[in-house]
Amino acid sequence: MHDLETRELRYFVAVAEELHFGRAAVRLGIAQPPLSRAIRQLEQRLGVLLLDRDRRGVALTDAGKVMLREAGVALDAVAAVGRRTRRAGDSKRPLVLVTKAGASHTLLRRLLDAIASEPDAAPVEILLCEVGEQAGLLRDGSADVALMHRPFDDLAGFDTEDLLVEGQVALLPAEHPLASHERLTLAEVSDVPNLPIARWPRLDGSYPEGPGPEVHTQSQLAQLVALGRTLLVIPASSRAWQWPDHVAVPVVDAPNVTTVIAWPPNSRSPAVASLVRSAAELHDTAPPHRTLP
Amino acid sequence: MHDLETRELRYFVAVAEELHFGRAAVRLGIAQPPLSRAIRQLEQRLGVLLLDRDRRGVALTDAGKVMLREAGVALDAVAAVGRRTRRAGDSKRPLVLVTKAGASHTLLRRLLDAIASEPDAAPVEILLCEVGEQAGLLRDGSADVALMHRPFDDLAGFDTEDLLVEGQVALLPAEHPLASHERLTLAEVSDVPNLPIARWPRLDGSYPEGPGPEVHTQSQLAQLVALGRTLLVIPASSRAWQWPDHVAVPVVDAPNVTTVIAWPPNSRSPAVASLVRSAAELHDTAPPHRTLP
DNA sequence: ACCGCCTGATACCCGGTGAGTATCAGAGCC
DNA sequence: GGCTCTGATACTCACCGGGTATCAGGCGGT
Repeated sequence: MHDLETRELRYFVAVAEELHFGRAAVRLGIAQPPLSRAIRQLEQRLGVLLLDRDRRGVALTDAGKVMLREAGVALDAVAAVGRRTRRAGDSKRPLVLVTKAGASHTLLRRLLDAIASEPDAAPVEILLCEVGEQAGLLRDGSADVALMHRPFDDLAGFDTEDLLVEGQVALLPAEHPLASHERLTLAEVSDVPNLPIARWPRLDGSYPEGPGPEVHTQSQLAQLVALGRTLLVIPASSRAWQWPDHVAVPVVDAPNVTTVIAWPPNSRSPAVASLVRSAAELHDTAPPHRTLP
Repeated sequence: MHDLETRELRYFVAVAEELHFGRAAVRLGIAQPPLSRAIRQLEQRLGVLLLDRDRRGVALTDAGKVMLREAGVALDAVAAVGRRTRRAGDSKRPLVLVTKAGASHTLLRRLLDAIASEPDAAPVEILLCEVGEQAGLLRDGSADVALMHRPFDDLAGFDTEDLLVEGQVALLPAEHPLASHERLTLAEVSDVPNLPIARWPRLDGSYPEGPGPEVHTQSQLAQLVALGRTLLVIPASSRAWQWPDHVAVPVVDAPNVTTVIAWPPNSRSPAVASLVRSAAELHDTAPPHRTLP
């Protein structure tokens, strides 16, 4: 009874995500029959039913759901082996720091300045991603460290160090009545007629119910706010990307947001450690945060 | 350029650990030539030199060291897929809780009692292991939750909840002069003639330098103390396993030890969550800890 | 220096198994 | 009842992972 192979995991994940053998086979670049056979073999090897084939579509069993989740992290881990080994191979490799496009702009700039002023620091490459993508990129070895935001991002499974605590602001279209307020509360913001809060995808990719538009990139959001179609509550430092016709108003009772630097455990290379140290020192010497300009 | 397969990872790990193709092949149950070929293919696929073969033995390159570490966690993750899926398959599966044999005995007993008194709690199976084995068992899916001890155990990559903070005691042979003291300090304990502190293996399996005997199981230790060959400083609650001819004396300036319950992130099943909740409530209602009986 | 001896690398053959093509078998749906 | 879409089955093929036999270089003992 030998171990699972990554091929089997990839096959299962494809079927579990597509819920359709044919499409999964296309996506994998193989024919459908071998795929059916592979899944069946997998099932009987594990002695567990993974899929309910009830004619007209496929559904995941409970065990299948568990396997889908576990297989995802396992495949990330395997991919990370390749990426990190390759990166360890070429010397003078840059560290890859991933962060949400538009977030923590000033902090990032100060961090890069700090690194640049250190003579022996490894070069750092910036990788910008969209909301919620950091964890995956960190897990599968595409990045070495990430800037993430508590309580928004999924920090499970990473080591972190706090860098910055800040309040949140409401971003409004300039011509909106609320834009003239000095400060706002969550209650005032959460139920504005004709200005619903935009909905972000959850960790699993689905969207919560609600009246607001579905978005998954910062630029979509910026555009929607400028058009007067939505408002949003974001960390104060994200105002860096606000448009001319945006107005930011502090939301006094919104929970604080902590910017953290995160890295995969068990992979604290000297270069990563030194970067984290630089970032932590940045925190110690940080100027007090101002929620108003 | 397809992904790595777990077979390749296992092969590499075997060679990297044995530092010898022949022995690695035996351990894998295959012949040596295919193994050589597989490693060579792996190297040229990654475009990275993993091993220095300099006639008479094999040495890991820097990239090889990275790969060995990463491959370990990846293989654990893959093994976890199988174990957890299988476990999810059979209903009424027990949760597996792993803890160091002999540690946190009373806490564990109270936890089990608390669980037993809850009508709808899943059955819990206890798995006892030796020092430092918990993390691996948790990572590879052999266990669902673990009792671990900060700052001794490697908690990287797990979610944890604190359960108990306690001081440490020195465990001495009954006939030793120090055994009559009411309390001790680290300075008194660390340099006792003819009674060196035993040495535990580090996370990588090697032993620190020093005069004390090398041990890796609790029973070895207990025996050595009873024989008057070593002393050790341990969490007060571990006194549960002390022998008749052991004497425990509080070490007033030793760092506190925190017993935590740990579980893999991303795998917070309802059963695990409920167990963690029970444990946390235990913490809230815990009687104040006494370092002396 | 010779000869074992131990290392890993090479050459070559074989068999299992993963993948392809063709086909079947239910279930919905006009 | 035919059409279509689903996934399962039957069969062949060839790739590649594994085995045996052998080579090649470095070290050590006498």
